[in-house]
Amino acid sequence: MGAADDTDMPDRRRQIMDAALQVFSTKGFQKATNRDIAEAAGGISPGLIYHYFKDKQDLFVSVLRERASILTIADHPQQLMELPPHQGLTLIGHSYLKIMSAPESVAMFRIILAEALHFPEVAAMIRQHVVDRVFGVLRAYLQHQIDRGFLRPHDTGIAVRAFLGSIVVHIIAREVWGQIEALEITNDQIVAMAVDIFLHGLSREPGEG
Amino acid sequence: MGAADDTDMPDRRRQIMDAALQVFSTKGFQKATNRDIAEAAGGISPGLIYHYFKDKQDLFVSVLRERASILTIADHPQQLMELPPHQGLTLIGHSYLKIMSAPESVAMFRIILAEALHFPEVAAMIRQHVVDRVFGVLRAYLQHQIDRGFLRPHDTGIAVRAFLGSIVVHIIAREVWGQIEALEITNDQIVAMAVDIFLHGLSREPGEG
Amino acid sequence: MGAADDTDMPDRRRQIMDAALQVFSTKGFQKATNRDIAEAAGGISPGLIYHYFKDKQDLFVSVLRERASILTIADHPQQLMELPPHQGLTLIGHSYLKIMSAPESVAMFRIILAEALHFPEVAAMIRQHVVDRVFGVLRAYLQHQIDRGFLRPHDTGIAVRAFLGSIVVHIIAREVWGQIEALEITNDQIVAMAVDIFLHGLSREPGEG
Amino acid sequence: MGAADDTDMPDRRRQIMDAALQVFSTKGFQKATNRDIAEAAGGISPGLIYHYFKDKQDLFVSVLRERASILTIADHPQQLMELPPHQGLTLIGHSYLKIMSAPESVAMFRIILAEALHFPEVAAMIRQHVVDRVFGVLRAYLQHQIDRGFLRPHDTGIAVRAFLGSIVVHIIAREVWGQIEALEITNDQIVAMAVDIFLHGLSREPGEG
DNA sequence: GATGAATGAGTATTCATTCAT
DNA sequence: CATGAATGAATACTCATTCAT
Repeated sequence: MGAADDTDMPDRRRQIMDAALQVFSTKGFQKATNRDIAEAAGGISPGLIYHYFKDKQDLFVSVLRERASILTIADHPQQLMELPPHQGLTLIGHSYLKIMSAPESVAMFRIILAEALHFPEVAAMIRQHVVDRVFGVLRAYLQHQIDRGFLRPHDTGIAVRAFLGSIVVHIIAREVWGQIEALEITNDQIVAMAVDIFLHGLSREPGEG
Repeated sequence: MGAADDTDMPDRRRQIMDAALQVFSTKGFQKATNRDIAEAAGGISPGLIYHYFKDKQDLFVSVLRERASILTIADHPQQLMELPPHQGLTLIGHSYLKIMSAPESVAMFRIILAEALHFPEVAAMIRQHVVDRVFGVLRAYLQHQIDRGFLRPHDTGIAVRAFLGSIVVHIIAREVWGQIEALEITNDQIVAMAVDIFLHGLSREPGEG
Repeated sequence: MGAADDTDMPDRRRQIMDAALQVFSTKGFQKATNRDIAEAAGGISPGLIYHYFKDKQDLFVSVLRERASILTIADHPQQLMELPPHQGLTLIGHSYLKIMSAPESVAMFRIILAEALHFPEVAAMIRQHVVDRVFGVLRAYLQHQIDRGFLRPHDTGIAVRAFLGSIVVHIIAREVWGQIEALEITNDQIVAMAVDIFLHGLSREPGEG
Repeated sequence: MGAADDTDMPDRRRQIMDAALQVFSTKGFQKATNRDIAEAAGGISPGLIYHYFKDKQDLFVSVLRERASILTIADHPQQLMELPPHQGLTLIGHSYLKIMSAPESVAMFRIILAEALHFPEVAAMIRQHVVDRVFGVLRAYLQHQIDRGFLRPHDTGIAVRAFLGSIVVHIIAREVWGQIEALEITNDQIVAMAVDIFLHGLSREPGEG
């Protein structure tokens, strides 16, 4: 039962997908060569890729299909719905940023950001399996809080985007612009501020405008 | 007289850049061939590109360098700073979305979204000439409103991202996911909601959470 | 008892050669892959071919070597030589066309037609074991009929080609051109006409020309 | 007007097709590499082929399409139809064999023999532009001789194949089997015998059989 | 015997780039 | 300016062949 082989031989396929995830995220789909991937996958022969995947594109899509779930909030606690807005949103925000601290998630995020525009099928899949799902959880939560009277009635669709957008924008700042300030801000600060703004706004006088 | 050439010869360069902007935005840098661009530029010969640009990459960078400014808020009215938060933010939000309704801006946005991750020099340039500039305007405005006592004191760096993020996220939804709901929401709704949330939050009771 | 394997194991070799014959005839030697053949041979693994044959080419040559005999007139009745020309030629013609009605023979014929030009060793083998043999039978027959005074003296080498050529040309028409007319002509018609022309010619007046 | 360039620069395309004709005829379509052809075409770069042809197959089909006519009897003299059978058939037979003495024709013949089975479109084209045309001329001629009473009535379709088949078979013998005897037989002998048999048959006694 | 993973050599094809005209 | 022929380097992909199991 050699434990040493557990992560190795049984899954060449997995090995290749791991390598592909990294290489695609670094160089982009077009510029990533099969040789790059093969080398990253422990120096296997490029031809071997075709034993496990039909195409370079099949490999690409397979990676996204079988790994996209890492961008989903895996464990929404049962009690989430009953948490009051401040705690609920903070939890959701933290879950999201925590996911985004895993290198694998970052790689996936970069791939999606860079390639979804040119792979409609990828965009559709990600949207369905990731975006809609995450949005759905938050939306249901917001609606529940409205029903409970904790939040004022509003268009939850737009609100969801507003809340998540104000968080995702930091990840983009970090990954795309490499903004130094962004790196200095802690996840706590980001979430705290997002929740604070989302719930109370920044206006000094509630009725002002 | 050569009048026929009047609109032709002088700005072949512009013609090529126009074509490149569209082609790059559609197919991405790697997949866009010089032939594609040459054809889009009125059927010129691919070799001609090299009279105006050193490289394919030089063309690419030139397009971004010389056209990125279309993503900047061109005319911030002098009085902006003195407008109260609701009106000021609404104005800024609308300026931004208005820019994003021009096809050329959309093309530029798509290029940045797709390529900035793999072209550090592009990322740096865009950040410097576009992102920091837009952020700067909004940040100064927020600081001014804090100073005037219209807004609570807060970290304007994070707040800027939160406000713009909650708007940009809609453009991403439209361009990347092609989300239908996103298309049905009007710019007015988006800005109104963003401003509303940003200023007042969604909490029913100010002290809740 | 292992009765299930009775028809399986013992002649895997035959099974492979059967498959190869069909695949080679359909796709040609170069385009036929070992995988094609392995699949046609009941889904065995391509590697198994190398237990029975040294090479892809060895398999190819083996098929021809061990199966080419199906193109030979198997049973020339002892009395053939004594049959008068009309009956003798009709018998030979029919034997030939009858052989060519077996799918296996057609496959072999197609392979030879397509590949013999580029495999000198195959050409030599086929010539020796098939062509020369068939020609030899007919040639001996013609010589015998000359000796008996039934046929005028002539160069039997050329005559043999003329007679068989006028028959083979129909098979080529069918297999290569897929000519519809060729399909409508019966073997009887072909042989009858070939024999008729070969013996009497088409001239109305013997002395004409 | 440099005469030296007459056959050179103006037609790279022709140069490539010449090379392709030879290489395809020698190695067959599949085994002929673009490098082979490029080298045979005066050492050009393989990539240049793609300036003139879409595909390797496009090159192949183009060669056949634009060169197949060399296999057609170019100049059937106006008086052919009125020549008596012996002279007419001798003329046609000789025309055919004469064509087949040109190396280019031989190359074309080899290609067709080897590849037509696997390129239906090629088969159809050759059949239409070459086979049907040659057959047509001979068929019309035979019919005319029947009408004039020089030949007895018969199925001209089968007869045409019989006559040409008895000639073509010699070319096959030479090209495919490399039969030495075939090389020793002169065109005169072949045609003379074919015509003789075709008109008078080999039977000693006209009524025998 | 039989498999399937693995490789290496090869091949068609693309494309940025150059340059004579 | 402008073209189009020409190239060379790269790349995805195929496939015969090997070999440990």
